[in-house]
Amino acid sequence: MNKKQLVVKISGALNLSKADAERTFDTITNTILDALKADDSVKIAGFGTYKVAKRKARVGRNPRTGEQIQIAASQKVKFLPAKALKEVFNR
Amino acid sequence: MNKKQLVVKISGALNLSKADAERTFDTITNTILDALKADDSVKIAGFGTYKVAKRKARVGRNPRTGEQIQIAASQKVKFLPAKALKEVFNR
DNA sequence: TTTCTATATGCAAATACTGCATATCCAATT
DNA sequence: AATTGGATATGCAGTATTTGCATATAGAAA
Repeated sequence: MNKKQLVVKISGALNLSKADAERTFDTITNTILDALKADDSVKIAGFGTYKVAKRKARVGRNPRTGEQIQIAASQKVKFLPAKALKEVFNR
Repeated sequence: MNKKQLVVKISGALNLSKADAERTFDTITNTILDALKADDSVKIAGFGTYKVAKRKARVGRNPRTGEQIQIAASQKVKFLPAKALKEVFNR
């Protein structure tokens, strides 16, 4: 399912126009993003937690050439599913 | 930031009541969940992809006793940040 | 108040990560 | 509706990182 299809579903479920549904969805993702940018985590009970994980610099390898390369430290958004979400997929 | 605070922000940004904002948010997460339950992935351009990852059974360990235990195969919801999302946190 | 979640622990195995080319897939514009 | 530019998936090798177990506690959320 892509964003377009998701927006159609939301628009149906909430009785909104597609444009409004998309605007709503974007507002929510942007709100989450803003919090993450501010180095805050976003905890959604029953769904999961978004947080920014810091990765240290390390030595990697180009699998094509076998050559060692230096990989810079980076940050990545992580999503940790809540207990309830895990259970949905494991019973 | 927790769900309550997120709902307040959404309600402000979209000029909705808190109850409506929460209902909207829940509808969206449920829509995503339904797709995942149907073993579909959910791709949000510019944000990321939710998918269900299957994990194999393996041998684990009770950290308290050191005893080996068998861990069953399981499934987990994974979120893969989109390129744009990664760049936000690495520049 | 009562339920949910994070944290901490040791350790084996699974998985992620890297560059890059190709193939596929989307989104937006015409 | 079709085209196209951009984004993403895949595969690869080897190492680094994560995962997940049991369980109690602390802290936060409903």
